[in-house]
Amino acid sequence: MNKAPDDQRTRREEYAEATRQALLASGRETFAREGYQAAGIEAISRAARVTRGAFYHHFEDKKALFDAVVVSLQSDAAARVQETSKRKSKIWERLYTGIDAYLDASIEPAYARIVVQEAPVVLGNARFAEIEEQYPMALLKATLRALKREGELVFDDIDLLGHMLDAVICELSIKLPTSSDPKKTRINGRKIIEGLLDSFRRK
Amino acid sequence: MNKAPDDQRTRREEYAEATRQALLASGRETFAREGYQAAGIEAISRAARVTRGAFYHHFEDKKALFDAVVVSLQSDAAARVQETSKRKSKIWERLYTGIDAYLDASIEPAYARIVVQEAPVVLGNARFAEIEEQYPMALLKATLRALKREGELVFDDIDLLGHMLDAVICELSIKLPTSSDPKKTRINGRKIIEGLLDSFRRK
DNA sequence: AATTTCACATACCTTGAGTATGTTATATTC
DNA sequence: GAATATAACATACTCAAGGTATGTGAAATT
Repeated sequence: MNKAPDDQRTRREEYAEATRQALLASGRETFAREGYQAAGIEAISRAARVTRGAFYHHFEDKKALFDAVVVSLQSDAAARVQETSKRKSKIWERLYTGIDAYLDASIEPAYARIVVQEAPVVLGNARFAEIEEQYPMALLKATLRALKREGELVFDDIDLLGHMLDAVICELSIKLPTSSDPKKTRINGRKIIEGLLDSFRRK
Repeated sequence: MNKAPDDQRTRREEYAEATRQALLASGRETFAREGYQAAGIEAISRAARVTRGAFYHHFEDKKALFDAVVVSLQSDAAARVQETSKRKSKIWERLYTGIDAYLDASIEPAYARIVVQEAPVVLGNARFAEIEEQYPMALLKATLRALKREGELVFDDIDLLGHMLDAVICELSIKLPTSSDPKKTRINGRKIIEGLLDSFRRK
Protein backbone atom coordinates (compact mmCIF):
# COMPACT_ATOMS: atom_id res chain seq x y z
CA MET A 1 0.00 0.00 0.00
CA ASN A 2 2.64 2.51 1.04
CA LYS A 3 4.76 3.51 -1.87
CA ALA A 4 8.28 4.30 -0.80
CA PRO A 5 9.74 7.47 -2.32
CA ASP A 6 12.27 5.36 -4.18
CA ASP A 7 9.67 3.15 -5.86
CA GLN A 8 10.15 2.64 -9.56
CA ARG A 9 8.37 1.02 -12.50
CA THR A 10 7.95 -2.58 -11.58
CA ARG A 11 8.61 -5.37 -14.05
CA ARG A 12 4.94 -6.34 -14.05
CA GLU A 13 3.82 -2.83 -14.91
CA GLU A 14 6.31 -2.81 -17.75
CA TYR A 15 5.00 -6.06 -19.23
CA ALA A 16 1.39 -5.00 -18.81
CA GLU A 17 2.02 -1.71 -20.56
CA ALA A 18 3.66 -3.59 -23.41
CA THR A 19 0.67 -5.85 -23.99
CA ARG A 20 -1.65 -2.86 -23.73
CA GLN A 21 0.33 -1.16 -26.46
CA ALA A 22 0.24 -4.34 -28.52
CA LEU A 23 -3.56 -4.44 -28.26
CA LEU A 24 -3.74 -0.77 -29.20
CA ALA A 25 -1.56 -1.34 -32.25
CA SER A 26 -3.46 -4.46 -33.23
CA GLY A 27 -6.73 -2.58 -32.80
CA ARG A 28 -5.55 0.26 -34.99
CA GLU A 29 -4.61 -2.12 -37.80
CA THR A 30 -7.67 -4.33 -37.54
CA PHE A 31 -10.14 -1.45 -37.28
CA ALA A 32 -8.48 0.26 -40.23
CA ARG A 33 -8.55 -2.87 -42.36
CA GLU A 34 -11.96 -4.32 -41.48
CA GLY A 35 -13.93 -1.53 -39.84
CA TYR A 36 -15.29 -1.42 -36.30
CA GLN A 37 -18.17 -3.81 -36.80
CA ALA A 38 -16.29 -6.51 -38.67
CA ALA A 39 -13.24 -6.38 -36.42
CA GLY A 40 -13.57 -9.21 -33.91
CA ILE A 41 -12.12 -9.02 -30.44
CA GLU A 42 -10.81 -12.53 -30.88
CA ALA A 43 -8.93 -11.49 -34.04
CA ILE A 44 -7.57 -8.33 -32.44
CA SER A 45 -6.35 -10.30 -29.45
CA ARG A 46 -4.78 -13.04 -31.56
CA ALA A 47 -2.92 -10.45 -33.62
CA ALA A 48 -1.53 -9.08 -30.36
CA ARG A 49 -0.66 -12.64 -29.32
CA VAL A 50 -2.87 -12.67 -26.26
CA THR A 51 -6.30 -14.05 -25.42
CA ARG A 52 -9.65 -12.37 -24.90
CA GLY A 53 -8.95 -12.43 -21.20
CA ALA A 54 -6.04 -10.06 -21.61
CA PHE A 55 -8.14 -7.80 -23.77
CA TYR A 56 -10.92 -7.46 -21.24
CA HIS A 57 -8.38 -6.90 -18.50
CA HIS A 58 -7.03 -3.82 -20.27
CA PHE A 59 -10.19 -2.46 -21.87
CA GLU A 60 -13.74 -2.21 -20.62
CA ASP A 61 -15.17 -3.31 -23.95
CA LYS A 62 -14.70 -3.07 -27.70
CA LYS A 63 -15.77 0.57 -27.76
CA ALA A 64 -13.19 1.47 -25.12
CA LEU A 65 -10.39 0.12 -27.29
CA PHE A 66 -11.75 2.00 -30.29
CA ASP A 67 -11.90 5.17 -28.22
CA ALA A 68 -8.27 4.72 -27.20
CA VAL A 69 -7.26 4.09 -30.81
CA VAL A 70 -9.01 7.28 -31.93
CA VAL A 71 -7.32 9.31 -29.21
CA SER A 72 -3.91 7.96 -30.16
CA LEU A 73 -4.47 8.69 -33.85
CA GLN A 74 -5.63 12.21 -33.11
CA SER A 75 -2.69 12.74 -30.82
CA ASP A 76 -0.26 11.55 -33.50
CA ALA A 77 -1.84 13.77 -36.13
CA ALA A 78 -1.75 16.81 -33.87
CA ALA A 79 1.90 16.19 -33.10
CA ARG A 80 2.72 16.11 -36.80
CA VAL A 81 0.80 19.30 -37.44
CA GLN A 82 2.43 20.98 -34.49
CA GLU A 83 5.89 19.88 -35.55
CA THR A 84 5.70 21.21 -39.11
CA SER A 85 4.04 24.50 -38.35
CA LYS A 86 5.50 25.68 -35.08
CA ARG A 87 8.67 27.16 -36.55
CA LYS A 88 6.86 29.40 -39.02
CA SER A 89 6.76 32.98 -37.86
CA LYS A 90 4.10 34.31 -40.22
CA ILE A 91 0.66 33.21 -39.07
CA TRP A 92 -0.72 32.63 -42.54
CA GLU A 93 2.22 30.40 -43.29
CA ARG A 94 1.67 28.55 -40.03
CA LEU A 95 -1.94 27.99 -40.99
CA TYR A 96 -1.23 26.66 -44.45
CA THR A 97 1.65 24.39 -43.49
CA GLY A 98 -0.54 23.11 -40.69
CA ILE A 99 -3.38 22.41 -43.08
CA ASP A 100 -1.04 20.59 -45.44
CA ALA A 101 0.33 18.48 -42.63
CA TYR A 102 -3.19 17.76 -41.41
CA LEU A 103 -4.17 16.64 -44.89
CA ASP A 104 -1.12 14.39 -45.12
CA ALA A 105 -2.11 12.78 -41.86
CA SER A 106 -5.78 12.46 -42.82
CA ILE A 107 -5.02 10.73 -46.07
CA GLU A 108 -3.54 7.73 -44.33
CA PRO A 109 -6.09 4.92 -44.55
CA ALA A 110 -6.18 4.24 -40.83
CA TYR A 111 -6.94 7.86 -40.00
CA ALA A 112 -9.45 8.38 -42.79
CA ARG A 113 -11.47 5.32 -41.92
CA ILE A 114 -11.19 5.25 -38.14
CA VAL A 115 -11.20 8.91 -37.17
CA VAL A 116 -12.96 10.65 -40.03
CA GLN A 117 -15.62 8.11 -40.90
CA GLU A 118 -16.30 5.70 -38.09
CA ALA A 119 -15.47 7.59 -34.90
CA PRO A 120 -18.52 9.90 -34.91
CA VAL A 121 -20.78 6.92 -35.55
CA VAL A 122 -19.22 4.54 -33.03
CA LEU A 123 -18.46 6.99 -30.22
CA GLY A 124 -21.29 9.40 -30.85
CA ASN A 125 -21.02 13.05 -31.80
CA ALA A 126 -20.65 14.29 -28.25
CA ARG A 127 -17.68 12.13 -27.35
CA PHE A 128 -16.10 12.66 -30.75
CA ALA A 129 -16.37 16.41 -30.39
CA GLU A 130 -14.71 16.11 -26.99
CA ILE A 131 -11.70 14.34 -28.50
CA GLU A 132 -11.61 16.60 -31.52
CA GLU A 133 -11.53 19.74 -29.41
CA GLN A 134 -8.11 18.76 -28.27
CA TYR A 135 -5.56 17.82 -30.88
CA PRO A 136 -5.80 18.94 -34.54
CA MET A 137 -8.98 20.95 -34.32
CA ALA A 138 -7.64 22.92 -31.37
CA LEU A 139 -4.51 23.87 -33.28
CA LEU A 140 -6.51 24.91 -36.32
CA LYS A 141 -8.87 27.08 -34.31
CA ALA A 142 -6.05 28.63 -32.32
CA THR A 143 -4.33 29.72 -35.50
CA LEU A 144 -7.58 31.08 -36.93
CA ARG A 145 -8.19 33.03 -33.73
CA ALA A 146 -4.68 34.41 -33.89
CA LEU A 147 -5.40 35.63 -37.41
CA LYS A 148 -8.59 37.25 -36.24
CA ARG A 149 -6.79 38.99 -33.40
CA GLU A 150 -4.31 40.42 -35.86
CA GLY A 151 -7.16 41.71 -37.96
CA GLU A 152 -6.15 39.40 -40.80
CA LEU A 153 -9.39 37.48 -40.75
CA VAL A 154 -12.84 39.03 -40.67
CA PHE A 155 -15.47 36.62 -39.44
CA ASP A 156 -17.67 36.28 -36.37
CA ASP A 157 -17.79 32.60 -35.62
CA ILE A 158 -14.24 31.30 -35.78
CA ASP A 159 -15.36 28.07 -34.18
CA LEU A 160 -17.74 27.39 -37.03
CA LEU A 161 -15.21 28.42 -39.64
CA GLY A 162 -12.78 25.94 -38.12
CA HIS A 163 -15.30 23.14 -38.33
CA MET A 164 -16.18 23.95 -41.91
CA LEU A 165 -12.52 23.99 -42.85
CA ASP A 166 -12.12 20.68 -41.10
CA ALA A 167 -15.08 19.28 -43.02
CA VAL A 168 -13.52 20.25 -46.34
CA ILE A 169 -10.19 18.71 -45.38
CA CYS A 170 -11.85 15.51 -44.20
CA GLU A 171 -13.96 15.18 -47.32
CA LEU A 172 -10.83 15.66 -49.33
CA SER A 173 -9.12 12.90 -47.38
CA ILE A 174 -11.99 10.55 -48.27
CA LYS A 175 -12.13 11.44 -51.97
CA LEU A 176 -8.40 11.65 -52.64
CA PRO A 177 -7.57 7.93 -52.43
CA THR A 178 -10.10 7.01 -55.13
CA SER A 179 -9.45 10.01 -57.33
CA SER A 180 -8.39 9.34 -60.91
CA ASP A 181 -5.71 12.00 -60.60
CA PRO A 182 -4.88 12.44 -56.91
CA LYS A 183 -2.16 14.99 -57.52
CA LYS A 184 -4.46 17.29 -59.44
CA THR A 185 -7.32 16.72 -57.01
CA ARG A 186 -5.10 17.71 -54.15
CA ILE A 187 -4.03 20.90 -55.89
CA ASN A 188 -7.65 21.75 -56.65
CA GLY A 189 -8.65 20.93 -53.09
CA ARG A 190 -6.00 23.27 -51.86
CA LYS A 191 -7.37 25.95 -54.17
CA ILE A 192 -10.82 25.54 -52.68
CA ILE A 193 -9.46 25.89 -49.17
CA GLU A 194 -7.54 28.98 -50.20
CA GLY A 195 -10.66 30.38 -51.84
CA LEU A 196 -12.68 29.79 -48.71
CA LEU A 197 -10.17 31.52 -46.46
CA ASP A 198 -9.46 34.25 -48.95
CA SER A 199 -13.04 35.45 -48.94
CA PHE A 200 -12.72 36.29 -45.24
CA ARG A 201 -9.27 37.78 -45.48
CA ARG A 202 -8.85 41.44 -44.75
CA LYS A 203 -9.05 43.32 -48.02
CA MET B 1 -47.31 -17.24 -66.51
CA ASN B 2 -48.94 -15.35 -69.34
CA LYS B 3 -50.02 -11.91 -68.27
CA ALA B 4 -53.11 -10.83 -70.15
CA PRO B 5 -52.98 -7.28 -71.48
CA ASP B 6 -55.77 -6.36 -69.09
CA ASP B 7 -53.87 -7.58 -66.02
CA GLN B 8 -53.96 -5.25 -63.08
CA ARG B 9 -52.48 -4.94 -59.60
CA THR B 10 -53.58 -7.99 -57.70
CA ARG B 11 -54.81 -7.77 -54.14
CA ARG B 12 -51.81 -9.75 -52.90
CA GLU B 13 -49.33 -7.43 -54.54
CA GLU B 14 -51.13 -4.52 -52.94
CA TYR B 15 -50.90 -5.99 -49.45
CA ALA B 16 -47.28 -7.00 -49.92
CA GLU B 17 -46.33 -3.53 -51.07
CA ALA B 18 -48.06 -2.09 -48.02
CA THR B 19 -46.08 -4.23 -45.57
CA ARG B 20 -42.90 -3.45 -47.46
CA GLN B 21 -43.62 0.23 -47.03
CA ALA B 22 -44.39 -0.35 -43.36
CA LEU B 23 -41.02 -2.02 -42.88
CA LEU B 24 -39.32 0.82 -44.74
CA ALA B 25 -41.00 3.41 -42.53
CA SER B 26 -40.29 1.44 -39.38
CA GLY B 27 -36.68 1.06 -40.46
CA ARG B 28 -36.32 4.76 -41.07
CA GLU B 29 -37.60 5.60 -37.60
CA THR B 30 -35.70 2.92 -35.77
CA PHE B 31 -32.40 3.57 -37.55
CA ALA B 32 -32.80 7.30 -36.92
CA ARG B 33 -33.54 6.80 -33.25
CA GLU B 34 -31.12 4.02 -32.34
CA GLY B 35 -28.55 3.86 -35.11
CA TYR B 36 -27.83 0.96 -37.45
CA GLN B 37 -26.02 -1.26 -35.00
CA ALA B 38 -28.45 -0.92 -32.11
CA ALA B 39 -31.55 -1.25 -34.26
CA GLY B 40 -32.72 -4.85 -34.01
CA ILE B 41 -34.57 -6.57 -36.82
CA GLU B 42 -37.02 -7.93 -34.27
CA ALA B 43 -37.82 -4.39 -33.08
CA ILE B 44 -38.12 -3.03 -36.61
CA SER B 45 -40.48 -5.85 -37.53
CA ARG B 46 -42.59 -5.47 -34.41
CA ALA B 47 -42.98 -1.76 -35.05
CA ALA B 48 -44.27 -2.64 -38.51
CA ARG B 49 -46.57 -5.22 -36.90
CA VAL B 50 -45.06 -8.20 -38.68
CA THR B 51 -42.58 -10.91 -37.75
CA ARG B 52 -38.99 -11.52 -38.76
CA GLY B 53 -40.27 -13.85 -41.43
CA ALA B 54 -41.96 -11.01 -43.24
CA PHE B 55 -38.83 -8.93 -42.96
CA TYR B 56 -36.59 -11.52 -44.56
CA HIS B 57 -39.16 -12.09 -47.24
CA HIS B 58 -38.95 -8.49 -48.36
CA PHE B 59 -35.29 -7.73 -47.70
CA GLU B 60 -32.16 -9.77 -48.20
CA ASP B 61 -30.71 -8.70 -44.86
CA LYS B 62 -30.41 -5.78 -42.47
CA LYS B 63 -28.07 -3.90 -44.78
CA ALA B 64 -30.52 -4.20 -47.65
CA LEU B 65 -33.22 -2.48 -45.64
CA PHE B 66 -30.78 0.24 -44.62
CA ASP B 67 -29.80 0.70 -48.24
CA ALA B 68 -33.45 1.09 -49.22
CA VAL B 69 -34.02 3.59 -46.42
CA VAL B 70 -31.04 5.67 -47.56
CA VAL B 71 -32.27 5.66 -51.14
CA SER B 72 -35.73 6.77 -50.09
CA LEU B 73 -34.34 9.57 -47.91
CA GLN B 74 -32.10 10.77 -50.71
CA SER B 75 -34.95 10.62 -53.14
CA ASP B 76 -37.18 12.66 -50.83
CA ALA B 77 -34.49 15.25 -50.28
CA ALA B 78 -33.81 15.58 -53.99
CA ALA B 79 -37.51 16.03 -54.68
CA ARG B 80 -37.67 18.84 -52.16
CA VAL B 81 -34.63 20.54 -53.63
CA GLN B 82 -35.98 20.13 -57.13
CA GLU B 83 -39.38 21.47 -56.17
CA THR B 84 -38.14 24.69 -54.58
CA SER B 85 -35.51 25.57 -57.13
CA LYS B 86 -36.96 24.56 -60.47
CA ARG B 87 -39.06 27.68 -60.99
CA LYS B 88 -36.17 30.09 -60.55
CA SER B 89 -34.91 31.43 -63.83
CA LYS B 90 -31.61 32.91 -62.70
CA ILE B 91 -29.06 30.14 -62.18
CA TRP B 92 -27.46 31.68 -59.11
CA GLU B 93 -30.85 31.94 -57.51
CA ARG B 94 -31.56 28.33 -58.40
CA LEU B 95 -28.31 27.30 -56.77
CA TYR B 96 -28.90 29.16 -53.54
CA THR B 97 -32.53 28.18 -53.08
CA GLY B 98 -31.46 24.63 -53.80
CA ILE B 99 -28.74 24.79 -51.18
CA ASP B 100 -31.17 26.20 -48.63
CA ALA B 101 -33.68 23.44 -49.35
CA TYR B 102 -30.92 20.85 -49.15
CA LEU B 103 -29.88 22.22 -45.79
CA ASP B 104 -33.45 22.14 -44.53
CA ALA B 105 -33.69 18.50 -45.53
CA SER B 106 -30.29 17.61 -44.06
CA ILE B 107 -31.12 19.09 -40.70
CA GLU B 108 -33.85 16.58 -40.05
CA PRO B 109 -32.53 14.06 -37.53
CA ALA B 110 -33.30 11.02 -39.66
CA TYR B 111 -31.41 12.39 -42.64
CA ALA B 112 -28.47 13.69 -40.63
CA ARG B 113 -27.91 10.46 -38.80
CA ILE B 114 -28.79 7.89 -41.45
CA VAL B 115 -27.58 9.48 -44.66
CA VAL B 116 -24.86 11.86 -43.58
CA GLN B 117 -23.24 9.92 -40.79
CA GLU B 118 -23.98 6.23 -40.99
CA ALA B 119 -24.55 5.49 -44.66
CA PRO B 120 -20.91 5.78 -45.78
CA VAL B 121 -19.83 3.55 -42.91
CA VAL B 122 -22.56 0.91 -43.26
CA LEU B 123 -22.80 0.75 -47.06
CA GLY B 124 -19.21 1.61 -47.84
CA ASN B 125 -17.93 4.61 -49.74
CA ALA B 126 -18.39 3.06 -53.16
CA ARG B 127 -22.05 2.21 -52.78
CA PHE B 128 -22.75 5.49 -51.00
CA ALA B 129 -21.16 7.45 -53.82
CA GLU B 130 -23.35 5.53 -56.25
CA ILE B 131 -26.50 6.61 -54.44
CA GLU B 132 -25.24 10.12 -53.92
CA GLU B 133 -24.49 10.62 -57.59
CA GLN B 134 -28.17 10.50 -58.26
CA TYR B 135 -30.42 12.69 -56.18
CA PRO B 136 -29.20 15.82 -54.35
CA MET B 137 -25.58 15.72 -55.42
CA ALA B 138 -26.55 15.37 -59.06
CA LEU B 139 -28.74 18.46 -58.88
CA LEU B 140 -26.03 20.46 -57.17
CA LYS B 141 -23.39 19.50 -59.69
CA ALA B 142 -25.73 20.13 -62.63
CA THR B 143 -26.36 23.66 -61.44
CA LEU B 144 -22.66 24.26 -60.87
CA ARG B 145 -21.89 23.00 -64.37
CA ALA B 146 -24.55 25.28 -65.78
CA LEU B 147 -22.87 28.20 -64.05
CA LYS B 148 -19.53 27.19 -65.47
CA ARG B 149 -21.00 26.94 -68.97
CA GLU B 150 -22.33 30.47 -68.64
CA GLY B 151 -18.91 31.64 -67.60
CA GLU B 152 -20.24 32.59 -64.18
CA LEU B 153 -18.01 30.16 -62.34
CA VAL B 154 -14.28 29.77 -62.92
CA PHE B 155 -12.97 26.46 -61.68
CA ASP B 156 -11.58 23.31 -63.24
CA ASP B 157 -12.94 20.48 -61.19
CA ILE B 158 -16.67 21.11 -60.75
CA ASP B 159 -17.11 17.59 -59.44
CA LEU B 160 -14.71 18.27 -56.60
CA LEU B 161 -16.23 21.66 -55.89
CA GLY B 162 -19.62 19.99 -55.60
CA HIS B 163 -18.34 17.47 -53.11
CA MET B 164 -16.65 20.13 -51.03
CA LEU B 165 -19.83 22.19 -50.98
CA ASP B 166 -21.72 19.09 -49.96
CA ALA B 167 -19.22 18.45 -47.18
CA VAL B 168 -19.74 21.94 -45.78
CA ILE B 169 -23.51 21.58 -45.91
CA CYS B 170 -23.39 18.16 -44.23
CA GLU B 171 -21.06 19.34 -41.49
CA LEU B 172 -23.42 22.20 -40.91
CA SER B 173 -26.33 19.79 -40.63
CA ILE B 174 -24.45 17.91 -37.91
CA LYS B 175 -23.40 20.97 -35.94
CA LEU B 176 -26.61 22.96 -36.20
CA PRO B 177 -28.81 20.85 -33.89
CA THR B 178 -26.40 21.22 -30.96
CA SER B 179 -25.53 24.83 -31.60
CA SER B 180 -26.17 27.30 -28.80
CA ASP B 181 -27.67 29.73 -31.31
CA PRO B 182 -28.85 27.74 -34.33
CA LYS B 183 -30.27 30.74 -36.12
CA LYS B 184 -27.00 32.62 -36.02
CA THR B 185 -25.01 29.52 -36.84
CA ARG B 186 -27.11 28.96 -39.90
CA ILE B 187 -26.62 32.52 -41.08
CA ASN B 188 -22.88 32.23 -40.55
CA GLY B 189 -22.85 28.89 -42.31
CA ARG B 190 -24.59 30.44 -45.23
CA LYS B 191 -21.97 33.18 -45.25
CA ILE B 192 -19.21 30.60 -45.45
CA ILE B 193 -20.89 28.89 -48.38
CA GLU B 194 -21.32 32.22 -50.11
CA GLY B 195 -17.71 33.05 -49.44
CA LEU B 196 -16.58 29.77 -50.89
CA LEU B 197 -18.58 30.20 -54.08
CA ASP B 198 -17.81 33.87 -54.35
CA SER B 199 -14.10 33.25 -54.62
CA PHE B 200 -14.67 31.32 -57.84
CA ARG B 201 -17.22 33.69 -59.27
CA ARG B 202 -16.36 35.59 -62.39
CA LYS B 203 -15.00 38.97 -61.35
C1' DA C 1 8.04 -17.97 3.94
C1' DA C 2 3.31 -16.86 3.61
C1' DT C 3 -0.03 -14.23 1.49
C1' DT C 4 -2.01 -11.17 -1.58
C1' DT C 5 -2.60 -9.18 -5.98
C1' DC C 6 -2.19 -8.39 -10.59
C1' DA C 7 -2.14 -9.97 -15.37
C1' DC C 8 -3.74 -12.76 -17.75
C1' DA C 9 -6.28 -17.64 -19.61
C1' DT C 10 -10.42 -20.65 -19.97
C1' DA C 11 -15.13 -21.75 -19.96
C1' DC C 12 -19.55 -20.19 -20.10
C1' DC C 13 -23.69 -17.16 -21.13
C1' DT C 14 -26.50 -14.18 -23.95
C1' DT C 15 -28.02 -11.69 -27.73
C1' DG C 16 -29.05 -10.91 -32.32
C1' DA C 17 -28.42 -11.80 -37.31
C1' DG C 18 -29.43 -15.07 -40.58
C1' DT C 19 -31.66 -19.70 -42.19
C1' DA C 20 -34.71 -23.59 -42.81
C1' DT C 21 -39.03 -25.02 -42.74
C1' DG C 22 -44.02 -24.82 -41.86
C1' DT C 23 -48.64 -22.61 -42.88
C1' DT C 24 -52.35 -20.05 -45.01
C1' DA C 25 -54.63 -17.08 -48.06
C1' DT C 26 -54.71 -15.85 -52.74
C1' DA C 27 -54.09 -16.65 -57.55
C1' DT C 28 -53.85 -19.86 -61.44
C1' DT C 29 -54.93 -24.03 -64.06
C1' DC C 30 -57.61 -27.59 -65.89
C1' DG D 1 -65.12 -24.63 -59.42
C1' DA D 2 -62.18 -28.03 -57.58
C1' DA D 3 -57.35 -28.96 -57.62
C1' DT D 4 -52.94 -27.14 -57.60
C1' DA D 5 -49.33 -23.85 -57.22
C1' DT D 6 -47.28 -19.95 -55.23
C1' DA D 7 -46.58 -15.83 -52.86
C1' DA D 8 -46.52 -13.85 -48.27
C1' DC D 9 -45.81 -14.47 -44.45
C1' DA D 10 -44.92 -17.09 -39.28
C1' DT D 11 -42.19 -20.24 -36.29
C1' DA D 12 -38.27 -22.70 -34.81
C1' DC D 13 -33.60 -23.31 -35.05
C1' DT D 14 -28.39 -22.31 -35.86
C1' DC D 15 -24.35 -19.82 -35.29
C1' DA D 16 -21.15 -16.24 -34.40
C1' DA D 17 -19.56 -12.62 -31.52
C1' DG D 18 -19.58 -9.66 -27.46
C1' DG D 19 -19.40 -9.87 -22.79
C1' DT D 20 -18.93 -12.26 -18.03
C1' DA D 21 -17.55 -15.39 -14.36
C1' DT D 22 -14.12 -17.92 -12.72
C1' DG D 23 -9.58 -20.20 -12.59
C1' DT D 24 -4.28 -19.86 -12.37
C1' DG D 25 0.46 -18.74 -11.90
C1' DA D 26 4.06 -15.45 -11.43
C1' DA D 27 5.48 -11.48 -9.18
C1' DA D 28 5.13 -8.21 -5.51
C1' DT D 29 4.15 -7.27 -0.69
C1' DT D 30 4.02 -8.36 4.22
